Amino acid sequence: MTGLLKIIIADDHPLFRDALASAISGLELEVSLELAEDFDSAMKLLEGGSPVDILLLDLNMPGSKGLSGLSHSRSSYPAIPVIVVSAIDDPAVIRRSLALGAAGYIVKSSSMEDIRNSINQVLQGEVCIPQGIDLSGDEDLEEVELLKKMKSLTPQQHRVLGMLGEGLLNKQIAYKLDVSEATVKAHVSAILLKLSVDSRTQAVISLTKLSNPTIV
Amino acid sequence: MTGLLKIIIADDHPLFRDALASAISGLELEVSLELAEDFDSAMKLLEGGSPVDILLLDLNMPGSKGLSGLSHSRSSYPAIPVIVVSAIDDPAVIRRSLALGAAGYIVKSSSMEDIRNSINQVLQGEVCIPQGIDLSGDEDLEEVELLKKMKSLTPQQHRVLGMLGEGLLNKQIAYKLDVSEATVKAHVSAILLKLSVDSRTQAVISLTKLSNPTIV
DNA sequence: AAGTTTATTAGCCTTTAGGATTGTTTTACA
DNA sequence: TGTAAAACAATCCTAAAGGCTAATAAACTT
Repeated sequence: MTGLLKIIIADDHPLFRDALASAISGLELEVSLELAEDFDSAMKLLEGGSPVDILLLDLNMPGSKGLSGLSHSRSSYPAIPVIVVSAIDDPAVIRRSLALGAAGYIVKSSSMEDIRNSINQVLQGEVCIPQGIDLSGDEDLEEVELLKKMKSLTPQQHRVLGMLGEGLLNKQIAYKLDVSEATVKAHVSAILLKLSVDSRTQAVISLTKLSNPTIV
Repeated sequence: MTGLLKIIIADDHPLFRDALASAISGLELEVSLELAEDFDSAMKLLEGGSPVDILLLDLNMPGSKGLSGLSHSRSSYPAIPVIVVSAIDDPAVIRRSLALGAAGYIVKSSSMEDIRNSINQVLQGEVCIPQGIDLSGDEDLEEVELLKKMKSLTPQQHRVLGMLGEGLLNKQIAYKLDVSEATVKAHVSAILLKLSVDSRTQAVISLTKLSNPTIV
């Protein structure tokens, strides 16, 4: 089991994807690396059957705005540890990520050394958080409620919500998911119900509230 | 002219509104202070006729998401200097604010002393920016384009866009603005055209892109 | 084995959105 | 004061959205 580790990097920025890859190459471990530049590709890699040891997931990629991708990954593959990788160092975002089940968080300003340490931590079952970040702080009740609602979405509903966040029409979502428009409507209705809103626009607003640092 | 200064504080957080007010009281100047806790009230104070020397404008208030309020104020009252007040210290946001014509930017973590200095600077016709913030950095072409589009909106269109950003229906917007739904539709159509999008949801997505730090 | 959740599709209905056009009334500005 | 822009409004039309009910099937749970 300690032989070959499988690590997936999902990041749409080529530069940073490579930086992560080379950081991992620096580990004294045998690693099978797989890269994805959009969320769907990453999910397909997860489906592959063979156990994945770590998914390094960028917060903002095509197909996944904000924390919805993390949420989706966690609900579809709860066994796979996800380390969120992002330029955002807002404690609130980090807290939300951990609340959604992330195994760790790496800010993009980290050094190679820090990144390697973080990955090692997670491989040993620990949770890694960026250094020098104070995670305590006032929990926003409204935010917690919203998180609960998001977590109650089914995987497919997460995907649909993500596409709503891209401004797609039901018809376009149906095409992308290869289902009928009626199905998409059913999903959207379910999403609106679960998020306690009454239009797709409001659902998108909720989504962006979660994925962005709180604006005070 | 150097007698009585008129300063308007627009911030929906009572605590910070008071903090700003007391910071201004600390200036050795005769100041007429007026307070507003939502964007519409602030605009009404501007209409008052008597010249306003400074508007201290919070970035996120009821009735104005992100930079739309600033944009609106600038287009309606180009002569009134606006200092943006926000918790956000992202250089990109500061750059956008200045690009939209802000006379300065104050981060909410500033000391009383810094705030007073900033206000004095603007009163002398200078532009104030937070200390220790590097404003250089890569200009995002897409971002600049979006800014141009936003600036091309008329004041009323700005208001409507802001309400779209709250997830309101045309009917609700019509009620709030006391116009007919047909008029709101006309405004929405004009907004979609100017922003080069084809649904209100996409317009809201564009709006949030501007008001939030770039997610990398 | 029975029940639950999820995903899928369909049809029907109402409301909302949004384009296109035309027109009137303010408002701003030279 | 003439001109232009902006705001407001109405009408007609099509498309999209969303609620509701109902049914089927696979996957998971107990």
